[in-house]
Amino acid sequence: MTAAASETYAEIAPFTAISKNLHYRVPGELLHDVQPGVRVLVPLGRRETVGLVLALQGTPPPLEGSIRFKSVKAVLDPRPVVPGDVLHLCRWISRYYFYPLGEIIRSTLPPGFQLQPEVRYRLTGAGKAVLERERRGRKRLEPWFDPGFPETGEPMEACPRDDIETRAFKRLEREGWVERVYVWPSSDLRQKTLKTVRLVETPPDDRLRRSAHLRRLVRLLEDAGGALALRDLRRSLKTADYWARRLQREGFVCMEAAREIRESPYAQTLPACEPPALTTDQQAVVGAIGPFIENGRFQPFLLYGVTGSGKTEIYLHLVQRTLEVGKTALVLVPEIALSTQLEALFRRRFGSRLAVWHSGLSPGARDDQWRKIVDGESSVTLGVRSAVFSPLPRLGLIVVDEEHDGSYKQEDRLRYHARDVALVRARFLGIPVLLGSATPSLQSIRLVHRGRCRFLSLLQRIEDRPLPRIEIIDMRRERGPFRVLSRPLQAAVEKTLADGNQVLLFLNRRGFATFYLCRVCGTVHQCPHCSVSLTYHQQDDTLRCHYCGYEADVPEACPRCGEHALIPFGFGTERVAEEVGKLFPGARIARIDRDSASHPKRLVELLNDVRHRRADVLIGTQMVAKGHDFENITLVGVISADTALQIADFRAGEITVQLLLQVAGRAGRGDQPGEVLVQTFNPDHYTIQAVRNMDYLRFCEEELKARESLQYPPFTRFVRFLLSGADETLTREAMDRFHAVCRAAADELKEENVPVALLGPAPAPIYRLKNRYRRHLYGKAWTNRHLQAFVERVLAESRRLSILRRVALVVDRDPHSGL
DNA sequence: AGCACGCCGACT
DNA sequence: GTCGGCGTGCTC
Repeated sequence: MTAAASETYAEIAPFTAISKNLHYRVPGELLHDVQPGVRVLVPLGRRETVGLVLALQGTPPPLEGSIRFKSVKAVLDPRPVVPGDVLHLCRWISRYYFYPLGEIIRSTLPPGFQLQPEVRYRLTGAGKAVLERERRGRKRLEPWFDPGFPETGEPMEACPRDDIETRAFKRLEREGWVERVYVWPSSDLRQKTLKTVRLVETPPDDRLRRSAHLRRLVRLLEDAGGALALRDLRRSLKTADYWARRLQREGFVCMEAAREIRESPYAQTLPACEPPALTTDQQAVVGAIGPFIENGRFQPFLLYGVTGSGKTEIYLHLVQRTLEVGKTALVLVPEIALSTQLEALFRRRFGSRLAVWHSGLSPGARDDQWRKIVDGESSVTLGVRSAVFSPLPRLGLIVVDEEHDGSYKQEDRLRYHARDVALVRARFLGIPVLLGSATPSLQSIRLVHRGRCRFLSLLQRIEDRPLPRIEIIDMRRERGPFRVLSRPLQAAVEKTLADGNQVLLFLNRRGFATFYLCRVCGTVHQCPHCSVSLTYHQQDDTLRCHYCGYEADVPEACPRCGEHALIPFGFGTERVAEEVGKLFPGARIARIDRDSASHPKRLVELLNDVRHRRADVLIGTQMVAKGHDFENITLVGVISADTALQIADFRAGEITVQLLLQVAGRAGRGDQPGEVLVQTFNPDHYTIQAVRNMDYLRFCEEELKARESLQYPPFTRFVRFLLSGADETLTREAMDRFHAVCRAAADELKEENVPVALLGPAPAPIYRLKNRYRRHLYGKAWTNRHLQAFVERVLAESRRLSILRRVALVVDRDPHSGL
């Protein structure tokens, strides 16, 4: 050992928008606690921030200029909160999606672990003197510091509530009257304890005789087998707290406090039952994947299973198998609507070994579920998009259900695609990943073509139930005034109801009318903050913007010409509900869309109404189109197949067919065959024909050919740059400059045999959103590597564009929405 | 992202 | 003269 003390440095990703990792000295006393994957508190400039330790090193990187290394201030976790493989994944995501690593890591953590220190201002000795003596100074301090406040010895602190107060404090700080301190936020929702009362000894009769409440309490405990949660006791006995404490003093009961794990509040319970035997087809699928789970080898599988073919049972079997070999499993599902049913199935099979992860969980429940996973108390995670970061140790299998679903793509901040991230995570870990769908994405089908993914299929519905019969209704042939329900659809509904079956009517548009028009001057009512028309909602008689949430009363007269000639145009689910109510006065209607099911709890109630046949006609948007299993729905009516086609995107065809086939799949899932009627003004459109033929794979082959000839994804790769700013001219100018940078980068790369094409720039389809003007530009490359090189160059060059600081730039790799 | 610095116009 | 606006650069 030499005399020179060896130092340890930690590489840290701060939880802020900094794109660089920073290095800090680790003081001796923290040496044992600082390890990769734990959160630490570090000084950053004049601030303090939380960051994650990425690595430890003996030699620090050379620093430029006079920058000195600062030291880690505190360690926040006793054990790593981000497992090594997730950390590795985050690093990859940061590079691939061009997003700061620290922010990615932070967003993988549950709410209780995302906290940052709070800034407070503490009165200094000088400040106190001023407060006591000077009239002028007192005026400036008094809004926050009371001179008459009793001396408790505690330093007086205050925190600014807005920008103006922050400025005021900064001035006080310059005077030396207050100083800045950082405190840890006190909101402690991180743990919940469950108090349990346990009966030690039944009190003697003469003791019991004296109080009815006491007798009741003892009785409740005995009935519950000797112990009961205080919370439950309270529900049956208002004085439970008093008696429990009193009996505790007398030694008849004891109180136990245990950490409670908050669970998903909407889980349905199903009666226990034996797992059903697999069909031959299902066995073949399980047999193909099983060995990869056991041997731990990377392999993507695409499971093409028509709706109702029993994919879920395969997932359950494979997960079971994964657990049997001592590994854990991750199952991704699209957004909540369908997950409650799936959750119940998983809960029945895996009980407390299941952790769930979806938007219906409270922040506290999120913390608990997450902890359960890290601590290894649960071994299966069932969750939505962000569960792809689930910190499961010994992960052995990833399932992505309905892999084509658009909700796997996050459309704000970090714009990642959970299916793609799942594939990368599986590759890093060397484990199989199963993508399941009745309507796989073209991207996944291409993976199969290229030999990167194994194709498995289930072509029969379970119990040989027939696929529904599909009929296309040409709305151009409907005579007379416009009707929401065509004659054939109306007749079919009538017959279905008469037979005592249920109907699903699908329309991918909520509200009553899509816009309000003045018949005199032609004005369409627009959102004052966005360049979209307002939707009329009859439910509460308002006009609403579906993009920013703006709400207004319906005006009496046209705001432009003053005429009383406003009429609603277009129709949404509310209007369909009204029409059905008029046509079938006796029918019980359940409307399910984001308005009627504003809360997850309400959604579950509505779904249960349908499931338990308390409703005859279900009218809904996307929410009901996917995944649900309603046994008694025999008729599905698509009110307008044309809405999805209007998407201005090369994927419109793919999305339309997927959506329509998914909806069609809701019909005939019980023992009666199903029928599907599709209303459209474009009956000859190739997507509608594909739906009529119910031949999804053939549609894909044709669509892939078209994509190839047009050089669209999945044959090429896109990146979308979206610029937005409050000032229209400034935003346009920023885009001009940015475009120039892109052009230069593309020209340079062309010289290096890296071809990149630019599309645009153009105003974004929603030109104004939440008061910001938006323009976008697409870059196209033929390989991922080329796209990476292009975007890296563009971003490096555009850092020098000062105008970009005054607008917001979003980089959306593999964009799915062009809005 | 914050936060500081530094440079300008407009007020007590 | 300062206050506050915004432009610019940096954070180990």
